[in-house]
Amino acid sequence: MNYSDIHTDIGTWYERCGRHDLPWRKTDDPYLIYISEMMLQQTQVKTVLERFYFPFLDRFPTLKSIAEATLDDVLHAWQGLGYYRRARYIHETARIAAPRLPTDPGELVRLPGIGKSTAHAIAAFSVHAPVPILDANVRRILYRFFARKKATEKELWQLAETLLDRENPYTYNQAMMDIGATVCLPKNPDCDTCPLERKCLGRSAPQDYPAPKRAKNRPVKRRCYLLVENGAKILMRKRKGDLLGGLWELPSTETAPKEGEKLFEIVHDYTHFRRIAELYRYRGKKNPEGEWIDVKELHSIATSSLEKKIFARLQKLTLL
DNA sequence: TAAGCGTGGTC
DNA sequence: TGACCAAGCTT
Repeated sequence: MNYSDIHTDIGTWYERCGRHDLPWRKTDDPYLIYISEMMLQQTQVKTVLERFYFPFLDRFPTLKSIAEATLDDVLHAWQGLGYYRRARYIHETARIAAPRLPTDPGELVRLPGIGKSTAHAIAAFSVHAPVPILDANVRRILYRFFARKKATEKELWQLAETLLDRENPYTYNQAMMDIGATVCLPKNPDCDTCPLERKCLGRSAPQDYPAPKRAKNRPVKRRCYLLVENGAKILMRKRKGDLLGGLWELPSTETAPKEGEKLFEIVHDYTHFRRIAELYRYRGKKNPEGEWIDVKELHSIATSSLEKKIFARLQKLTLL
């Protein structure tokens, strides 16, 4: 199948309707594009644009500046954005690749936290490499355009290669993400304005592609968090492991402490479970493991949003 | 192949 | 409010 007519329509659409003002589209610096791509993984443009992209680059203007920083510093600039693994990968990548990020997809994909789609995005947007992107937007377009209810990763990549405009990969890839984000929406797609409409096999029933996934049940986990005081300091500890790894948190226990006064509960939703945090003011004699942090210094260490919620409530109760 | 990984926006 | 979703990657 020849898609040159579709490619022309996509190019015309992009001129008129593309999101040309996004700051990472006004540069060909691989580092600036890389940071945007990492931040945008599973994260909406609005969030990155309004809260994280510029402050992070003010703090870390070059790959070298990250390589020279501590992981704690990078996590601090990342706090609130979520999926903190990404901050660890960026730190590792900077240590490996500084002062210059490669632009070859094969080299990029070997760096930690850079998969095929991110590698292709960096290559396509910095040096206009003729490689396709397969993000959530393109994925949804492909399912509909080829009328597929299900597809494996391998099949999707093959479809992405099939449809790619090899003569204008930069415009094509940018446009596809914009079309997915503003036209080929998950619900109520605006097919009448879509440049792929003429050859879209799913045009008559876009809601059927892809087939909906069954929602998984989300368990509820209860945990007891401890406010352990010593003058103007409280006890904190640094998390290990994948979940929020590297961030500071309050000490916590599975069961309620015997020598503790319950202050309140906070409900906090993660993607895969709901956390009910019971907060106790701990008055036991034996302190849990941790480090004493001055309450005035809490803003300078990286914590998760749950800790932010707890601290805000404690301040409201003038307990902090 | 599927689960695990955060947070916030949207309807 | 709950369910789904967002410029995915690793194991």
